[in-house]
Amino acid sequence: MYIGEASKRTGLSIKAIRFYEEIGLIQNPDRIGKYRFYKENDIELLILIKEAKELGITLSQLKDVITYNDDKVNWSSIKVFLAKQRVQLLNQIDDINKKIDMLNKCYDQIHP
Amino acid sequence: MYIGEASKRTGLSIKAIRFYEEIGLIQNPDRIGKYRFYKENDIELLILIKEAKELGITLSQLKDVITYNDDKVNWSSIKVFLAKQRVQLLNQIDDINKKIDMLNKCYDQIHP
DNA sequence: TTACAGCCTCCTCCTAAGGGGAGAGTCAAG
DNA sequence: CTTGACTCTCCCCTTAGGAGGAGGCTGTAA
Repeated sequence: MYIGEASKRTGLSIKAIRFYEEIGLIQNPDRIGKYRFYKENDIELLILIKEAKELGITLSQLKDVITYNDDKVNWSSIKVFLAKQRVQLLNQIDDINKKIDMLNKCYDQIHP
Repeated sequence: MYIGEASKRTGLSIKAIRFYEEIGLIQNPDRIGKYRFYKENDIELLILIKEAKELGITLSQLKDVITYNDDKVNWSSIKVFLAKQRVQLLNQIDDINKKIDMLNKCYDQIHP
């Protein structure tokens, strides 16, 4: 499928998909004539990228973790990364709890 | 005191202090000659801004919440805001918990 | 053949929160 | 008088993740 359909299938904008290619996050797709042509494999990866973004994972983190063997995505290293990411999220909860403490102190210092 | 001392007193950079003035977050300080001159009031506000930033509050949020009566900072509206912000942080914890759920689902969908 | 949707590349712009540095003025001390 | 430490304004640059649009091909359906 061409990029317009890929965009609809994944919910990513056309601009975003081209951007991911530009920064090397996805491999250069095949071309039919001058048009980018995407296959199911490509769509799967784009959907993963979209979901990861919603989890707050940055593109540069993804770039480190999306690797290829013979042009095929190495999904197992992505699984490992997701497990680490879970720990990260738990740490973020701790950080927020610390902020709540700070905020309460800050609140009490303002006394008018 | 001049801006260099204000910077040391607050822990904010000189650039940051001038920037806050530029965006209207703080009022234009008095000048002695061409030099900005800060008083204790100004320092108090700058310290609040610094602490708020550490809590993840953005400058534009602060801009909405820092108001003046006769050139004096309206601290009570800041207190109200901090109370709301506490709720925000609690919501963020919920959001992160949702992300953890999403991440777990995502993890399970990758099965190699 | 022609209309028109879709695609191409390239360029500029945006937010957030300043940082770096140029070039110039100023102030006090030696 | 000069030196050194401060300060001033002005302008460009940064990261992240694209958005918007210009100008120009391409492909296909009537």
